[in-house]
Amino acid sequence: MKSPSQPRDRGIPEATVARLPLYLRALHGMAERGVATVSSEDLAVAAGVNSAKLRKDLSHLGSYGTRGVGYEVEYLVYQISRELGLTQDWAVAIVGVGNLGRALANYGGFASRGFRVAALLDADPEVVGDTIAGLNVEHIDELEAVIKRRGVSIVVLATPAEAAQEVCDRVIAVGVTSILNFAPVVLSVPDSVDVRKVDLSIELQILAFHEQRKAGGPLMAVDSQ
Amino acid sequence: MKSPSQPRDRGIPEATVARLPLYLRALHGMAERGVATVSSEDLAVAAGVNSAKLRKDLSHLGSYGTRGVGYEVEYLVYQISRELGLTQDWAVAIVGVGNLGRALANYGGFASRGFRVAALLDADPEVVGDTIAGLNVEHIDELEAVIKRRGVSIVVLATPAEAAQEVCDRVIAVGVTSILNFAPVVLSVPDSVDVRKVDLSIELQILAFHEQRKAGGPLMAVDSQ
DNA sequence: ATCCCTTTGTGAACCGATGCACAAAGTAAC
DNA sequence: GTTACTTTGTGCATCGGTTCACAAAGGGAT
Repeated sequence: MKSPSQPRDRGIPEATVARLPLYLRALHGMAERGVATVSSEDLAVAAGVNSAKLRKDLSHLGSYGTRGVGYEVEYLVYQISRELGLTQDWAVAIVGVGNLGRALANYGGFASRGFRVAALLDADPEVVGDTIAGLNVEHIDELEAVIKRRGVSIVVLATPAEAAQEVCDRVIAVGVTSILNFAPVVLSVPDSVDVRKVDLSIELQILAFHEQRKAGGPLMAVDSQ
Repeated sequence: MKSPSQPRDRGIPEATVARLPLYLRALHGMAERGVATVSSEDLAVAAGVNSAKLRKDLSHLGSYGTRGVGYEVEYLVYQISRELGLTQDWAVAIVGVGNLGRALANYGGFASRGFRVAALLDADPEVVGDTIAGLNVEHIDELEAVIKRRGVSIVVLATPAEAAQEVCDRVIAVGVTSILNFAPVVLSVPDSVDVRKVDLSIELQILAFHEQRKAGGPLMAVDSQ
């Protein structure tokens, strides 16, 4: 006999981890609407996945459902939050305060639930000293000092492509191991560092590929009427 | 002499499609530096993948390499571009000109290689009429007319979450089948429509998960009692 | 307590993607 | 032409992830 509902398996599949935030968002919406319990079927629809996948995903965290009933919304929110590490406060630094950096600094989704923009940095003397989203923009020379002083553990790179690798090396040197990279370059980092990449241009190209195929295959190329 | 290198298999794996833009970027860099040919090994390193995977990916397009030599850079650029549909011009509309929409409108990576921002739309009368990145911001009421008139085939959603589904429905109704969604919602669309999602908050949460795991080490798991 | 109904949790088949390892195909030198 | 060397293209084993389908587990009614 096993003790039920322990987070038993520490090795949660990567694909599952990537979907947990999706479930969490759907659950938050339900909690706000006063929903107390939810079936895997309903939650799956809200999150845009199939229900068997959802159940298997949740089963990796533990056995948090009740057969014949479903999942208790508040409880599940808590369990997923804890698993994702959102019960603690993460200090994030945004490096590069161009158009994108500004947009990120002002993005509400950052501030909510566990993440706090703790620093903005840039190399351009023109913007250093400006206040954006209530934060003072600091000079990139201060990078290491700021990261240590504010306990930054996640760095968002919104610099030009040329600068990204250098900034990356510097933040790794002071112990940062989680990086979200918006610059269109392949960063080279030690295995111990996690890099996630968001690349707008790549997403567009993937869409173009499928669009072209739908349009009639590579044979019709021209004709834009 | 046979005609080698026909794009034989029309069914290119999704995972391969997602990496082609990466190869393309690396190849462009090499072309600019005057490199004429490249081995799978070198290109793989530049793109951050392993060389067997790269060769298998390229083999889906056709047999464009020369054994003992490698791949001709210019030729491969052309073949990948063509396969991705970048030899034609794609008109993109950005809906929602908040911080993010502005950043996207000004993002150079859009304009380059095949993509052209053809329209900016917003619901806020305050920004309608403004000029951003050389484009006039039009009112969302004009959405359908603008899409048809300018031949827009890819729509970028940078609206608030609440507005995304409605805009999505409207653009689909006028025939758009490729959508890049930045709003933090699960869009519901017919199967015939491609939606790609970019979600900053999800990326951060995935990083937090791994960061938490690293921080506590494999032992921190509170252990089962 | 028993029966019926609902929904979870998961074994097992399946499917696509990865990576090894090597034969095939080319170049270069003599 | 022959030999030595390089690098591609791919067969095959493997792996992680998805989906199906169902037994097990709970609730509620009688």
